[in-house]
Amino acid sequence: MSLDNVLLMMLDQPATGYDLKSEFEAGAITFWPATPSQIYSTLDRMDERGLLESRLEASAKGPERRVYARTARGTERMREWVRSEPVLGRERLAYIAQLSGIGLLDDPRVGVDFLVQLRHWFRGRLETLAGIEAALLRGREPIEFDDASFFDWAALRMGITALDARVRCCSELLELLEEREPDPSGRGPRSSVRTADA
Amino acid sequence: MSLDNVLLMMLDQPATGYDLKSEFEAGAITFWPATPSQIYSTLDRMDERGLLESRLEASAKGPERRVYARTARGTERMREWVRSEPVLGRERLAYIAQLSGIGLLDDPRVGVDFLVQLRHWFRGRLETLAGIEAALLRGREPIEFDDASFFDWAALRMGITALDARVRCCSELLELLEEREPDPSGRGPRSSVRTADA
DNA sequence: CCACGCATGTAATAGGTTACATGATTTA
DNA sequence: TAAATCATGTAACCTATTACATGCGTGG
Repeated sequence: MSLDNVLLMMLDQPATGYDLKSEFEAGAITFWPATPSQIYSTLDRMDERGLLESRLEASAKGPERRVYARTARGTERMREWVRSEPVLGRERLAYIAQLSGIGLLDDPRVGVDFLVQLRHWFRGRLETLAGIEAALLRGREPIEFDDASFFDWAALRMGITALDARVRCCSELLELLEEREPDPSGRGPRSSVRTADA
Repeated sequence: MSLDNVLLMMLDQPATGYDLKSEFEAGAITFWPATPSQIYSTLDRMDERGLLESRLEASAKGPERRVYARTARGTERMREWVRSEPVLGRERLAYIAQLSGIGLLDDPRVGVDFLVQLRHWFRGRLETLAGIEAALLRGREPIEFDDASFFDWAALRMGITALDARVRCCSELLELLEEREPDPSGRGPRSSVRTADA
């Protein structure tokens, strides 16, 4: 759907499929997942449709690299998408579905585990984003942004804020669960995981 | 992918495609989108695969209704999914992509508009979830939940918490933008939208 | 020379989106 | 009798996922 648009945005400078793939793997694009094969085939499709153009370049090491650049049509398409209404309400938050399904299981201990894992993951992602933000802010007054970086930063802020809230939500829910289930088994394997992360 | 699992969870009581569709439309399932046609075809597929079974029932009004129920295999499949590792990092947050792309446009005013629209939508969703939470809590001590409802509530909390944080993030970003761009045009159409929602 | 990282993909399958189709019953 | 709502889908197309394939160059 709009991996197209995400790639068009990322191609503000010409780049190869491998470059883009690496950006995804570095965790810089936290709002959209993509596998290498999807990236390559999407780039190919957009090339055919005239949204991108490509040329082969010799590489210092390894095989030839195909470098993609936006065409005028591609740029136009991307701008239209950015300017259009915000695309909302189509998020697939599988982990929330799983969380709400834990009540359908027999073993309530699963819930503690699950929330601990969630919180752990959110914290990791939070650190990644905080690192990116620090790099972006380095040497600038936060308010003196040129317009381009301001919205990169805004997107980061939106992610960081929500992650931070989710981490706190996990902790509050865990407190409630621990009141209800004061870990009668002493310390099982689960209990040690919990303390390790708390 | 896992609309299957979401539907299996919702089918804790037997229901028709129409019932499920209505639940989605009522906004109760905020973490997963689904259109009627996708619901019907997914139910059909799961029926063929033995995860669901169905029977036709006469309806008081309108045509016959096909009522679906989980089979033992369906229940097993759903439980496995809920107990498996939390599915994280596959969210497609198009609006964040759009937000970060605003810097690639010429007109920075778009950013104000965009954030106002985002905030408006988040607030609406927040109200919906708050209503569902109020209905769930009605007449109960928040801590005396039976296990099933506790995790329904936990999922709601997770959504509400993140939405609340996002609303505040929008407001903070808008403040920064207004410092930078003190609306030199007096009040255009955009300015009135902004005040209407602020 | 072997393993690893660079760099590029293909093929098969599953899943999601959009637009359209159909017919019954209730309410105005 | 017309419109709205109940209730069910089909067909065509596009996208995404998974698993696999290939071949170069570098360092141990």
